[in-house]
Amino acid sequence: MSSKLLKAYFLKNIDLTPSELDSITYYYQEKNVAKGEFILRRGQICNFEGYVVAGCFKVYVIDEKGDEKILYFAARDWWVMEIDSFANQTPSEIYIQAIMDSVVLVISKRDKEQLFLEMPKVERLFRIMSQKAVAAWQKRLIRNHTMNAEERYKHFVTTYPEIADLVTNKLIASYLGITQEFLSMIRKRRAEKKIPKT
Amino acid sequence: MSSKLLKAYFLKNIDLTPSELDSITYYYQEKNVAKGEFILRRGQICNFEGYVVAGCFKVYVIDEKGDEKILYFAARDWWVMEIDSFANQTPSEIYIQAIMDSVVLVISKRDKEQLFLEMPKVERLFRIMSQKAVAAWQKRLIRNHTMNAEERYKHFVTTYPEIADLVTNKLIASYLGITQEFLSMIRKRRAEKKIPKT
DNA sequence: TACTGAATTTAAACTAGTTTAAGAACATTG
DNA sequence: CAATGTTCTTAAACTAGTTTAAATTCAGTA
Repeated sequence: MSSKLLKAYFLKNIDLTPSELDSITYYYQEKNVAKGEFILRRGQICNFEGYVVAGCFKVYVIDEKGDEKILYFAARDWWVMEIDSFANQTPSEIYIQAIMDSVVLVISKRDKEQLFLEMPKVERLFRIMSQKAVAAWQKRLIRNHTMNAEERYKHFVTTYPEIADLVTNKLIASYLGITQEFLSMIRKRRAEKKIPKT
Repeated sequence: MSSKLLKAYFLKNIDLTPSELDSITYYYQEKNVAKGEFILRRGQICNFEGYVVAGCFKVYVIDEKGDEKILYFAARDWWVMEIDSFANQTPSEIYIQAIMDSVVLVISKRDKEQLFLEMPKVERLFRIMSQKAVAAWQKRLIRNHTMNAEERYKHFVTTYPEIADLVTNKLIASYLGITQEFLSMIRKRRAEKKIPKT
């Protein structure tokens, strides 16, 4: 069952009995998403919160020039949603698209509210998860402000090796906030350094 | 009483009776902080969560070169803390320093946990607040990835005019991720544009 | 296997933003 | 009010990263 992974995730954040875990994951529905399919587009209201079980999504915006800017990748064991749109039912600024065949467990806004009513303890779980997300975004900004492109690339491939293997360099460049051409130069430089004497 | 502002803040996020509000704000203690004083330094564990009533703080890291990089300013009606350090009792990466005489309402970790036990409803309040913070950090990253320095400056002064008035250009430059010299050029350019014919 | 389109690389010309250095304008304090 | 330190500005030389364009490699498909 794919909810096993989700249960393990929840247990990392808060103590729950097996039956509590069952009650919670009961609200989540498995959804298969084919490569290239969008689960959210700009302007839509995000009515789901998703936990990725398999595959990978790209979460991005499109700027005035028409270029896509990747906010993050959501692979196995990551969450995908537009938090502001989901919480406040406002139109989404972002797109979420599967970059390969994927599986997500989703919960609707209505069901999540129902879940909070049924099990107040879950409110704590999501408070803790949100706090962690805040800390993670803050650290991301610090990296952007203190590291240059090569250092950011190094950090990315060492911190998220599985994701780095899954996605193209073009997408990694977008995530890092640089062009794919410049990333290509960085990779060349690094490859040359690594191979010592010929 | 300075808790009036805090109560108004809470009411924006969740419905609470006057007596519930009293019970919550009862846990917060007023603290005066003189200009230049640190309420958190790198390496310390952040044992408070603070709500700014007056004055302004800078929240920043220091990079290897010794330059300070400002994450954000916390003026009246903002929160100051190192969320990761507070939640997980890990050493802080950041500094928090008053840039003018300030007043904060602070709650300790122990008291906050006590408050959650006493009033489970508060857990919801802080879940919602954290979610908003996630959305805000996400939008900040989008701006950094899609706007150039001049656009970011414009956004800053129009979105936070009170803060822009309070802090020096040097600090604004650090917040925007540029040098003060370049900000000076941007300001000159804008001033020239604004004043039409001579 | 050949074809097509996308990802990747390379390289040259370019630009947004940095660095360095120095002077001018402000504050703060003895 | 003179002195000292800090912020702000200016400008020239510089560099990290972009743009443009073309060649190369790769992957999917007829």
